[in-house]
Amino acid sequence: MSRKSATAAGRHTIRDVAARAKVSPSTVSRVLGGSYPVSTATRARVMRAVRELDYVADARARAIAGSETGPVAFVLDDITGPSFAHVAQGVEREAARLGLLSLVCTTDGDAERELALVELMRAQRAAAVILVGGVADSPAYRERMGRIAKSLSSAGSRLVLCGRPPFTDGAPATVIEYDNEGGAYAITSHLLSMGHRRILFLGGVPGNTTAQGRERGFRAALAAYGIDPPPALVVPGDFTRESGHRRVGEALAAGLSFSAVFATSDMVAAGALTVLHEAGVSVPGDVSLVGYDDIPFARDLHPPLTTVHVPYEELGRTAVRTALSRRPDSADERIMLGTHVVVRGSVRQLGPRGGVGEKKGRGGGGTA
Amino acid sequence: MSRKSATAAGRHTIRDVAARAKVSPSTVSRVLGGSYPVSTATRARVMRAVRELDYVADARARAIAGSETGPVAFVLDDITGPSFAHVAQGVEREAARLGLLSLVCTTDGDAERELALVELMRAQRAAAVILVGGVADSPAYRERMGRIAKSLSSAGSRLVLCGRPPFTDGAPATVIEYDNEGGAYAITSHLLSMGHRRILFLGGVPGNTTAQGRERGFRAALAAYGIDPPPALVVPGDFTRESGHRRVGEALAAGLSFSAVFATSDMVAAGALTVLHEAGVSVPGDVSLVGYDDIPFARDLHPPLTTVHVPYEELGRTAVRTALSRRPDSADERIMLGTHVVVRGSVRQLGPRGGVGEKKGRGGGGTA
DNA sequence: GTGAAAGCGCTAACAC
DNA sequence: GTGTTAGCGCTTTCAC
Repeated sequence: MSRKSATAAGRHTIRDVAARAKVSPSTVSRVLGGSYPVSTATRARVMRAVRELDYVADARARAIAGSETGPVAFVLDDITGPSFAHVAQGVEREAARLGLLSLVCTTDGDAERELALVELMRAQRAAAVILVGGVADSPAYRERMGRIAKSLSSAGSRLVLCGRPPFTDGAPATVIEYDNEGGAYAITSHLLSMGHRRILFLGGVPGNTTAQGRERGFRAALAAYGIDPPPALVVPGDFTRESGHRRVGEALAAGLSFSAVFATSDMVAAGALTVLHEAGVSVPGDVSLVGYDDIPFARDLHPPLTTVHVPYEELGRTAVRTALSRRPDSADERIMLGTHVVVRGSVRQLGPRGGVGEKKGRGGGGTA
Repeated sequence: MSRKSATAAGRHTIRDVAARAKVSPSTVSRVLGGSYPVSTATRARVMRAVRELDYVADARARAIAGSETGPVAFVLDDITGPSFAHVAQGVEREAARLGLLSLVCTTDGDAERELALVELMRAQRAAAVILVGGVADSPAYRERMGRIAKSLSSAGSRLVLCGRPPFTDGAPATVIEYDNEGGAYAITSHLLSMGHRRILFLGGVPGNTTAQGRERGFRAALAAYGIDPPPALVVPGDFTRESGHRRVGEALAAGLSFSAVFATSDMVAAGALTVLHEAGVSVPGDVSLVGYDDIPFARDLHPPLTTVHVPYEELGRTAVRTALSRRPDSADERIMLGTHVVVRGSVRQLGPRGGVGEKKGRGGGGTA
């Protein structure tokens, strides 16, 4: 009974096991560590002691003494958003495959908190810190995050920007993006090709990089048709269903005229669709609607939602895989995942020639 | 230059900081630890060194040396399920509020993996291990998990069963449930009171405790009306939208007759609704539909889904709060959160008097 | 093969 | 106030 022999609570140490098996702590360590020659008899004795004591080695002590790699840290706005949840899934799956644990933290969109969390993750010696989703992208913020990226990098870790543009000052980061602008361009073009000209654009938080990308794509597509969207038809908001509901309600109340709605997320589209239904506006009969994200639910809306597919889970998987593979810290990776529009039933052909696609479609106009 | 002075990579230790500030490591520790008298001058020197070296103390070493508490571990089937995501949110929020990190692991419904993960969390010295969602509840599984619960408990940690029944053999666990049976009973009664008698029940994975609870409630409500559901109308499945889509499709193809569908999750209801639409069956005109969970999306279905509200986020918050508050390990807590039906537009009154108001009806009540 | 000793990076107890 | 000395629970030389 040298130190506290811990017979009481189940908090045994490797020494307790050693004593019980009548070997030295090192031997216990070797047995547990696997890969090391230990005589069968000793191994058996040790294992028995481990079982009897219900011993599990402290992973933190282990990590400190040996050089085990830390967990993967995952920082996002809100784990409740369907698309983010899929990224989380990708991250967790891939991390688990690599034998790593996943730490998850949410910021509620607070940039300050995000910075603090990333520092916290650095203290945890995370193998990689993955930031998901757009941000309010102020220069000051970038500068600070850039510095943290450097610290992380020089400590052998890695900052991963997921669905967010790279640093401009060359701070080290792995960035996995998806084509927000391209997707928005494509689906806007789809709307345009179906004859829609007055499109109500339900944007995201101003300043948010994701929102900006989608708006850029929208504007570019319109510009290609020589259209300059009326300011009244481009309204900011956030990515929630409530936001879609409210803003379309307001547009309707204001008597705005439009034949289509481009919601910058499927959640927003869902809210928009509901308020349209409530107002007795037929979709796509009177107004066409498109979303962005292609969450599983999109196909259960009525009509099924035409939207832009984003490979969220792959985004997550790629993030951890890329961050952890390349030890040669050489060129900073920058990967762009593709997006594509998936046509379902929420857009109809506008104009004299009617009928298109699986759903109906006849002439008709916008909404008051 | 005693040991590796680590001037190279950013991996500085407390000794590097101490050297640079010309103080002892303990002093650095005291400065960083806060609450301890240190002269202003020294503190300033130390902080400067910390800043210059971009030093962040290793949280693991810290935890080992002092006695900091471990993270909260959160183990669930699939983080992608909308309801689980809300539990996750509750857990993360509450953990953050308490200054704890959240570790998240998914099992994909694999009981074996779940057991392994819980052991892993024990190695991490998690402050609490939260298990979410129903399980295939075999006696062997229970026995094993019960043993783990004991180990956890005697190591000062805590197993939390969230939305899952307590151990029967008295293994220590905090259990936070919600009333699956009561909710199912209530919404079935609602259907019954609206005149529905032939109800297609879309169950969950057989053996899953959540699925069982909901089915019990369903049967109990029918029994109260003297009805014994025809076996053909009670079909198992899982909690995905695909499952709902497929099973209702099959029921339709088989020519089964029913006036209402009880989907045991909103996701299932969504799939069911879509296939009903596809088949030209009007909801609630021809067939009424109810779900379970009240995910945000439920109100964006068309018609808006009548369903059972479950306080998922509160479930998560309560789980960590309860597990971490009571140190007096005395009576094992068992909390039951209430559920209630929220009537929207997917159920109509059956019988001579037709009519389909958006909001009509009232809830049926009672608990098994 | 196995044990003793020397760390890992940190905090805490004990001096002065 | 601050440095010194012991640990925390583990792994890893380095001997034998």
